[in-house]
Order: sequence, then C-alpha cells, then structure tokens
Amino acid sequence: MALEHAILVSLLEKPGSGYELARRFDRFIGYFWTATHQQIYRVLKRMENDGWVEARDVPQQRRPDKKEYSVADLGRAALSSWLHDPIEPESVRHDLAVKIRGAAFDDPAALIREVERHRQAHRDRLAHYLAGEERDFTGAAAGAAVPEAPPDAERELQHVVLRGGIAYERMMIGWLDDVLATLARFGPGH
Amino acid sequence: MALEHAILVSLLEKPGSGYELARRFDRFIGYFWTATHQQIYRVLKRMENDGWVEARDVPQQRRPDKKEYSVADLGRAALSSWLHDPIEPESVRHDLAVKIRGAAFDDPAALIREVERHRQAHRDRLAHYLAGEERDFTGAAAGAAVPEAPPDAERELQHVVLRGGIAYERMMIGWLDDVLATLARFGPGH
DNA sequence: TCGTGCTATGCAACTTGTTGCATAGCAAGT
DNA sequence: ACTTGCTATGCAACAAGTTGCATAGCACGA
Repeated sequence: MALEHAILVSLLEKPGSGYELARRFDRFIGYFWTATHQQIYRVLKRMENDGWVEARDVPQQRRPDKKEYSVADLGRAALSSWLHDPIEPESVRHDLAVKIRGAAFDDPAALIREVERHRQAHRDRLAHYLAGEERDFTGAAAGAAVPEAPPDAERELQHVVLRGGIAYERMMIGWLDDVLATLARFGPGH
Repeated sequence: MALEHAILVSLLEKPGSGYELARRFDRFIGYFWTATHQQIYRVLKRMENDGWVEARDVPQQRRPDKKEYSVADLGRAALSSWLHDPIEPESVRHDLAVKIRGAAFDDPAALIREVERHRQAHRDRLAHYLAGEERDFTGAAAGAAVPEAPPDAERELQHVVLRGGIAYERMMIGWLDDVLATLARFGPGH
C-alpha cells in the first residue's frame, strides 16, 4: 500500500503531527490522496515501530501538545526503494457511473439533482486548486521571495501534480455537463 | 458499498455467471469499476442469501456448467433505493502522483520510464474504449440493426459513461505528457 | 458555569478488498 | 500420457479502510 509512502513524502516536504497530516490530506493533498485521522495515527505508529519516522514531543502554547514526526533514514530508504518499484496503473471506481447506468432501470430524471451536486463539488474543488496555484506557483513572487521556499525540483513536481488535479476536475465538470445533457433527453414524462 | 449495486446493474443489463461478471468487470466495465472474481463470488453469495438475486443452474456443452444469476424483485428495490440516496463525490488515490512528488527526494529522471509505461497503458485503454464506441455506438448500424438491442435510455446511458472513460484516458495522457516534460527538466546529471 | 468548537490522540469493531491457493471439466497440442 | 490453457467456482488468511466512540486541553461567548 502507499499511504505509508504518501506520509513519508508529506513529512519530507515538512515534518508535522498526525493531526497536521490529516489536515494536509483533507485540504490540499486531496487531489491525489485521502485518509482519515484514524488511519494516519495507526499507520504512523507502525512506521515509528519500524523506525521509518521519529517522533518528538512539542509543547505548545494555547493548545494541546503534539508529537511531531520526521522521516528517519530507514524511512527514506523505504521510500527510495518503493520509488524504484514499478506499480500498476490505478483501478478506478466511480459510484456515480454505476448510478448513471443504473438509472436506465429507474427514473433517469431523478438523477439530475445528484449529478448537479457532484458537478458543483468539482467546481468548488477546481476553484480551490486554482486559488492554490495562483498563491503558490503563478503569483507575482511565485514563492521565490519567500526565504524558506523549497528547492526548484520539489516545487516543480508539486506544481505538475496540482496541474493534474486541475485537469481532472476540468475533465469531470465537462463530462458531468455531458451527462446532464444526456439525462435531460429522458426528461419529465420521459 | 457499491460493488453490490454495480453487480445489480450489470445483471439487469444481462444475466450471467460470476465468471462472466468478472470478465465484464475486467474487460469493459473497467472504466468505472474493478473487482476480482473472488470478491464477486463472495458478494454474489451474500446477495443470493439476501434474496437480491436468483441463481439458475445452466448445463453447458464443451465447458463446465455454470450458475446464471438474475436480479430478483428485492434486488431491484435495493438498487432503486440506492439510486435515490445521495453519495459523496469520489475520493481519489493516485500512487503515481505520490511517486512524482516523492521523486523530489530521490532521482526525478529515474521516474521517466515508469511514467512512460503508465502513459502507454492509458493509450491502450483509450484505443480499447474507442474501438468499443465505434463498434457499439457510432458504427453504421449503431446497434439498431441488432434485433435484441437494448432500449434507447439504456444505450444512451452506457454511451455517456463510456464517453467519461474516454475523457478520463485522454486527460491522463495529456497530463502524463506534462509530467514527462517536467521530469525532463531535471534530467540526467540530476 | 455551561456549552460550543477547535486542536490533538487514540481504541475497538466492522466492512472491504487482496493474495494465494485449491478444485474440476474439457479441449488441443506434443 | 502429459502439459497448457481456458472455463468455472470457491476457501482461508491477511491487509486496508471506515465508522463510531472516547478522552483531553484550551479559548470564547452566553
């Protein structure tokens, strides 16, 4: 599995607690990975036992203390080895596509609102990604002004992955328009 | 979960055995769902116990007998109820995207072959989908000549889902070209 | 002081999905 | 006879992911 590797990459980009990781996965890494905090805590514990990451207690003001994790040598090696292993192209699972084909055996028009809801969600995500791109990559200073900006390769690779998320959302919005037009043809009364 | 519902839809489109379902999922439904035969047999058994599907023994010539499943009333009702329930937009998990961001902490150029392999896989799938579209939807007769062709709504909805698969593969190929161009900029010699 | 809400960590039970193996019929080639 | 390969079904063990719950610090407002 790759959750461990996703965590390693995220911690290499910036050390953090389980809670922080969960938020990164929720908010921004969302366009290529998702995980709940329970999953993250569990995997993080196993990774610590395996010596992939190291924990450090960080006392905090105005909020509970946290455990900050960073990547250990063993973790770096594990990531490197995984990077050199070929993986299979992803398998896809789209509940919505199942619903669309299933609608043929029910009322196609009843699905319109659902599809519209999904389209709106994809629009929201697209807007979120575009705002992030503007802020972090194509903005005036483009991060070059920030003193502790990550090196070129890291930034460029983050950006190309973000562009993938953007391309995905645009594709989905276009396709859902197509779906809506198709459903409309079997409209009220049908 | 939706594997049960995917099976219901597939069986409504055409009754079949567990083995046949596994092949449908492998070969063609692949662009919106995947499942192994073990999963399918297990779920099919549970669905039979729940009265969602009915099995019929079909003796065959020149090959082992099979159990042909078809959808029972309870299954149709379960599908209908699921269709009217809202679902969450899919969560995405792209190992390859994790690798791309991870490459910043290893050798970016080492990833080029892997990405090329994936691009080729997506090209193959695209060709497969386009061939299926030509054959089933945009070919001269467009299935209208076939006496037992499914009704309009069913065909149209199958087609729009297929168009989604095609759009997805095209988007992926385009993005992977972008990724390759980006990786090339951190080429040999670091 | 009581509730609300965010930060922060975690357990337990359950559901899904994967991997490896086993069985068996039947056809075709060596 | 033996192997290969496709059809056809299935078990068992394991890995991964989800859901519901529990705890606790601290801030802020009613």
